[in-house]
Amino acid sequence: MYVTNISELHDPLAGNLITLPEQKLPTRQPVRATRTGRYLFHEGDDAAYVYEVITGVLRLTRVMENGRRQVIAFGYPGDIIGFPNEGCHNTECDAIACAEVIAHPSESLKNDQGDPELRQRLLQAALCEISAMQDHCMMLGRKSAREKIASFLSVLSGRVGVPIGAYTEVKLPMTRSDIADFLGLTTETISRTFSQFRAARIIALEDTKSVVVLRPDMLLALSEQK
Amino acid sequence: MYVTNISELHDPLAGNLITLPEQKLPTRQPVRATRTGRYLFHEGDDAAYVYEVITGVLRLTRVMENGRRQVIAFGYPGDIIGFPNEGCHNTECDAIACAEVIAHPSESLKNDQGDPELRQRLLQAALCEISAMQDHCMMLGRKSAREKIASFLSVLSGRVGVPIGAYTEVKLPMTRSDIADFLGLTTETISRTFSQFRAARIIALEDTKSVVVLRPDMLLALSEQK
DNA sequence: CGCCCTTTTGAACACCGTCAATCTCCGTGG
DNA sequence: CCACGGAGATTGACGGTGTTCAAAAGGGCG
Repeated sequence: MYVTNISELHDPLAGNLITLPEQKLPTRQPVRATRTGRYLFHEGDDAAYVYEVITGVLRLTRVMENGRRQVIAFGYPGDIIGFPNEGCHNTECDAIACAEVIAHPSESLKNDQGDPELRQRLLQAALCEISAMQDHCMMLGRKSAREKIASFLSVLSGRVGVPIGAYTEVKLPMTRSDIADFLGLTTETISRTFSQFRAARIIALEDTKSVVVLRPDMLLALSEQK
Repeated sequence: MYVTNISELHDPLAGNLITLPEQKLPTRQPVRATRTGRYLFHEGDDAAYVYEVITGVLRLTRVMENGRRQVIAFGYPGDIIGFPNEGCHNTECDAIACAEVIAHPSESLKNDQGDPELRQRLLQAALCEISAMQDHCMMLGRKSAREKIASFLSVLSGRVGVPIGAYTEVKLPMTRSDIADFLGLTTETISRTFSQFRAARIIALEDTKSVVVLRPDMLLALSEQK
């Protein structure tokens, strides 16, 4: 019962989101795959598992009655996502890039029996999540559009950027709309600010899904201006 | 070593923030007091304890290098505050109203030895905190000033409002500036919107530290408009 | 009473959202 | 192979919401 088959839950046709069984390394193995956009869980779902991202990118979203969206976080490899509140998920989670995840039973957090090392890791991840959310609040509440976008690119570049000559390339599997909903802005503002940064030679835009950071120093400076 | 004496840590003169020893109910007893504004911990402090608020109100704050503030949360009785990340506090915490707290050793979260019931409660609180922060992000990122302020009053009224005839009185121990920093706005916007709500007979302002909710239905409607 | 801090109110501005048109990129089908 | 269609992205013009700057009013405490 350690394996959640996302496809079965939400779509029998499968795709490319792979769920790994909860096992000790190094015996983890991919199990199934669903396509981009396949959901791991919805708001209100019984929270049977928390998910450890191995590869790919997840999107954690909360939606208001009136349809407004807030992207809470993007889940990159190493992130653990889907912490329950009162036994339920309070966000939506789907894959924006072909992803492998390990489904850990939510009980692993509580149970004293069970792997204590895993419990410790999950607890650390939860505490880290609180801190990350506080950072995000700071950004949403107190940064300008330029600062938000500079921070976003700076952080992403640090986490998943790959060197390309002297520069750093950052893949953006999410749409402009995702970024906007993550930063509390609109797609137009994202687009305009990207163009500004390009004009200032801070970044280069290969195509819409890929940014090359030319001046990480300027991004950093812009992300928390005087 | 279960008692943190906040006065000793930050000011020998004491005041009215009371720290209770970590004990099983019903033997909890107040120990010390510090004045409003006394700090429980600062950003970067070693996180020896998490704090359970018994009475009073705490303020959890994060500050940027350039001085901008984000109030992460207000800690009311029942709240547990100060979850560590990598052994450190990543926020400031002080009292904005005479407060009694219980200091639980941070290890209570991790240790398998120790009160399992307490560990369970702290874990629940941490998970709840994640959810609350996600809500807050939604508000910061996707609500207008009026919606933010209506939500704020609505939630506060539900949690700590006291009936006054047919209406509900809400004490506001925090300043306009605190509310602004909590909602990602300015004091002027808070003030103006309060005045608007008063003109619309949604609230009445006794004095600056106290609001009477006349139309909770309108507050609720305003807090998440179409 | 007088000082200082907080709050309120006003006026002008700026940033960002809204609306709309155009462009690019892909996948699909004729 | 090209035409077509649709979704996402970009750009422009404009307007509104909320900030900024400034001044006055209120309140607490010596």
